[in-house]
Amino acid sequence: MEEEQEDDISLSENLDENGFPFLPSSSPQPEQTNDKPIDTIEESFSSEFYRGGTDWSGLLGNEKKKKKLKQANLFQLWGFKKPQEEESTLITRVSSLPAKAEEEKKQVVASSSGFGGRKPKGRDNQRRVCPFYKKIPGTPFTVDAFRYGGVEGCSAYFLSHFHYDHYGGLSKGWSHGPIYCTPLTARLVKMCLSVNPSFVYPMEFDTEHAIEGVKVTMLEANHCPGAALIHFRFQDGRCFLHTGDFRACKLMQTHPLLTNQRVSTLYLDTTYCNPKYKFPPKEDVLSFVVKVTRTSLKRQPKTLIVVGAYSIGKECVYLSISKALGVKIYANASRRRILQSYDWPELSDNLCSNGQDSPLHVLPISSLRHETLKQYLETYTPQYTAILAFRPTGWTYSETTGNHLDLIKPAIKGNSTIYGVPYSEHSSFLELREFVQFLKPDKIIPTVNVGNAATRDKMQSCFRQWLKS
DNA sequence: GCGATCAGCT
DNA sequence: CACAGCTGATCGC
Repeated sequence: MEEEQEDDISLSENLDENGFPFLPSSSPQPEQTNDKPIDTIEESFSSEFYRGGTDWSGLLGNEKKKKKLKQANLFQLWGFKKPQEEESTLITRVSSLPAKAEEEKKQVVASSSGFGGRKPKGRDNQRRVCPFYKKIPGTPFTVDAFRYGGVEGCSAYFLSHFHYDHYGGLSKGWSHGPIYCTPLTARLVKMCLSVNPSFVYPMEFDTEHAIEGVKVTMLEANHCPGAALIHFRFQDGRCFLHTGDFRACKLMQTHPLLTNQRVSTLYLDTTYCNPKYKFPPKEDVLSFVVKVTRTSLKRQPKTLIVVGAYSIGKECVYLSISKALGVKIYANASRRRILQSYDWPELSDNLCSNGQDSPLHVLPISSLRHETLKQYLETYTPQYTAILAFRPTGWTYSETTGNHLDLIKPAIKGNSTIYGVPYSEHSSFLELREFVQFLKPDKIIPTVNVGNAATRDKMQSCFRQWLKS
């Protein structure tokens, strides 16, 4: 019933005001000494959290035209373009986004009686409070916090990317405040969730926007299309970075906003913050997938190739096969609609709407089971007689395989073959470490796997280790 | 009947 | 495990 309650903060000895152990930082940065603690947003900063269950979020945006330039940068990050000249064109166009859609009442205190309707048996109402790690202290900002109704004191809701566990709670009826996100995410939010466009504020990558007196910039997160790291620069010069979900890479270490000024507090995607998570660079996995595909087709030319994917993300897996084999990509109508909204010509120009027209299909990852695949294959008899499927996920790790892709053993059942491949859109443990050691933040707030006290402790120990010197 | 949410399941 | 959902049931309107 209330097992999480007892997990409640024991503000014992060496925990900071957020319930986390102190970091050994040369300059123990005073948490509350911001320009001006705007409101009550931080008062219950940690106390709310440990009731808060796991990580949720959401956000979106809206816009009219998309810039080719920024997208090109994105594709480059994804391994389809040489890291040319690092795009130092940081357009510091401090445009002040109007804080419209604001006559909304901030009444809903998101608690006992508010939204969420339902009177479930249990502690559900209690659970629907925005956890502290989604709030940016000293500001009226939250990140990926939509499933709590209106968050008290929040007048700007940021959405890091368009994945359900981050935008959850966003829907047609959203009216709790303006939503800031990248243009691509904005399109998806409006298109897929029917959020009222007047609440959606797209922010181009690498463009500084002044919001409520804070300078905010979206940086490419190397996660899914439209995903952003969110960089906040306060009037006193201090900087926070919220990674949303991201896969750290070298290119990030060259971004002007991260090299020229120090990030004091880092909100970190700690999905794979454990040394057991090792996986190769994306490019290696893409090569492997192409190689396996070629080999299979040579052996059995009538093989249907399937790549599993969620709504957004992993596009490069099937795009790689498409390019290597010179075949189109079949996806159903709803997926095509989403893929076509990316403004990614290489992808949208290679889609097809008839399964017979290509041996390369994209399916929901949930359908990657022998049973289901065989049924699917039968609908293409006699055109195809075998099926080869790839399930791209970071969880496909193994102590033995690690970085050795050739050790991956597929699951085979009759004419159905399924490869789990370690194509991750989150940082590996080592990538996380390198990123943190590059940034050297004073303080790190994990945003994933925080529901368990032991895991939290282990992560903080990790950070201490990484940053000691 | 429809949209939103939730427990349970991957 | 928990990635990022999906499914089916339930609730409010």
